[in-house]
Amino acid sequence: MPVQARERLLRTAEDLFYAEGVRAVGVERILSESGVGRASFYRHFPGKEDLVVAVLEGRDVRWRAWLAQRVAAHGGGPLAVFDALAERFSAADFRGCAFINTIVETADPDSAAHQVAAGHKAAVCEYVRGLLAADGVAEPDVLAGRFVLLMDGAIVTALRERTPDAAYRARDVAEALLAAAERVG
Amino acid sequence: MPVQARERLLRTAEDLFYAEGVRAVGVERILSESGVGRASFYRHFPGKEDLVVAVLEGRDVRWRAWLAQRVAAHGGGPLAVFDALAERFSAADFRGCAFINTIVETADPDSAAHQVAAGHKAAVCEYVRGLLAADGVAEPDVLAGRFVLLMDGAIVTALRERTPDAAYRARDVAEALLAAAERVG
DNA sequence: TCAGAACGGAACCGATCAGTACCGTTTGGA
DNA sequence: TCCAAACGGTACTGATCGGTTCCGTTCTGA
Repeated sequence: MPVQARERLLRTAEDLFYAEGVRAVGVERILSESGVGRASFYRHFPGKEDLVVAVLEGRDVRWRAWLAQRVAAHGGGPLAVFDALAERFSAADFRGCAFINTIVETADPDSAAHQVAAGHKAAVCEYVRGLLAADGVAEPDVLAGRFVLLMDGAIVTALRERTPDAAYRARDVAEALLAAAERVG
Repeated sequence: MPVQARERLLRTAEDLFYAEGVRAVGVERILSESGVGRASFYRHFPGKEDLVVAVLEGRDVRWRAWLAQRVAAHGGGPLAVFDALAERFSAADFRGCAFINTIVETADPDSAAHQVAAGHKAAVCEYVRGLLAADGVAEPDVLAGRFVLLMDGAIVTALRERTPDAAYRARDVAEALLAAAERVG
């Protein structure tokens, strides 16, 4: 059984949106590169906006699963998130964070795409908080907020400099924060 | 004498590009909101792309002048850059960093707009390095890179959270870095 | 005063945008 | 075997995209 049309649309759209931006990629491009017919597209999605949301929702789940896996591979400590980021930054197709990009590109903060992006960041922050709590940090919420700020800063910097160096720069700062943090017990 | 057409184009385009994104704003919008005729626009700029570059170049100069002024108003120390950011984040029309936004929106890293954005960040980094050197930090280059990463992280976070809190979060981290930094003499 | 630059407005270009409607074919389950 | 759902392809809509051309007016400096 060949891959269903809906799945092909989601995969093609995700690649194109991430590489060139949501606004820069027209429905026509997605159809021709996925081989899906125009009518089939509108049978699966009411419109382009709904495709964007579906793509982001799928990416949110997969990205966080990937992060958890890579963090485990790097020892499971809180600082491992920056090792995971360094891996991402080295990828040839790295184009920043799809959710930050969506927030930047979609000016309207009430749009559905914006909500998904905000939800993704909240989930990542919660995940980092768990890593810090497991590490015995006394105030994991405060430090998690600073870690996520460092992560976003590293992502934006890496996009600009086109080198994974920013991940290690952020990691050094995070390491200092972690060393200075108070512990429970 | 009324404001010249070129100046009106630049001001209108800067406002619209920043508020809604370069790609989201068509030439038509800029013309109608600025009151400039279509022909006049193409007399001043070869095309939309050139207008984008001119807008960014002007913003680069003005933004850095504004930063230096606000840093001075906040005591002139390296940490004052985060107080300046907090001011920006509180503005009703805050929509992140126009240069980060341009890099995100313009996928092509070889585009002129990308180059201007990269140049802006390099200039800001050099400015921060000067502040750190004046403060007696032993390795101002290293710390400047971390400060700029924190600034970009704060900007992106503030755009997402829609509150100036990220500026103070970044400031706290920077303060810890500054306190731990070695000094000359 | 007068020539020429600068200007605003409008008509027009081909290309592309998101979205709709209808076509004939392929496919999977009863 | 047969029916219906899912499908790919094509033609079309009105709107908008960036850009060109011409025309008549306004403004300015010599």
